[in-house]
Amino acid sequence: MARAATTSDAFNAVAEPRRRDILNYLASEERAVGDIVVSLGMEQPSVSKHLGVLRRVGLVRVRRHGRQMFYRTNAEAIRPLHEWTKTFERLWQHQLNRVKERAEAKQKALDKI
Amino acid sequence: MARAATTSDAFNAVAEPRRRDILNYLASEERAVGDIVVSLGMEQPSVSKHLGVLRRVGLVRVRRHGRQMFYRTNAEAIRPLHEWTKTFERLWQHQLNRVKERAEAKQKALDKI
DNA sequence: TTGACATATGCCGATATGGGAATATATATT
DNA sequence: AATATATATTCCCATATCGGCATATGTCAA
Repeated sequence: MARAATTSDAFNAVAEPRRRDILNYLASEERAVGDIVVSLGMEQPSVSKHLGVLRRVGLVRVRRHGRQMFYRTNAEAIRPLHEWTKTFERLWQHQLNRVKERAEAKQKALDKI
Repeated sequence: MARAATTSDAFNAVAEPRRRDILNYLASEERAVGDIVVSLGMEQPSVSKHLGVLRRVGLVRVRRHGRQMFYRTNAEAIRPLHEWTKTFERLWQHQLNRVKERAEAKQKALDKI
């Protein structure tokens, strides 16, 4: 078996840097495909394909207006990622504290000299 | 060009579900490879390979003790993921509010009948 | 209807993948 | 030294990937 399909879930879809670029770009307001092409300097077919992946996993929503397709990021779909990373928040705070404590202890030891 | 290597960054490494399982398992305390194999019901070579990927992107730390290798997750490396997803937090809260508002307006309209 | 525009899709090639099985490496034990 | 244990590495295969290019689809305008 090969790697899981990018269409399988948000984690895979977001692993691609250009797709994160697109999600960032579409965060503030909806944009037409052509805008993305110009603003991010990508090939049009490439943008369409990335949008297809993002749409299939629900990370973007589309609206048609005439010939144009307006995409916007569906932040709700990013939430599970946020929740997962959040479960480690306690840990890195703990680890940072330990680093800080060691640094302070070292400084204290130096002060004694 | 193919997909970016899983060894390239945390986003790619974390796209694999079994690797997230491993990170979860190693979050609370360090564990030997054999423990992971038993607890997660995976093949030993598979676990070693996944750990290799995680180690290369800094998501886990290793310590050798005799024949055993003790791994623990390095939460600090998950932090960039957390920060990126966090930039969308404002948005999904906003979107949820809109959904809530629409629901309330609908209810209000129904109450009038 | 014909043509222009906006976007999506199909096909290709090079490459990375993850699992399985076998094997290699490193350390401990006798 | 020989063996056992714990982990890492290698090789193979089927598959999914992304980019580039060409082309198809859908919509508007004259």
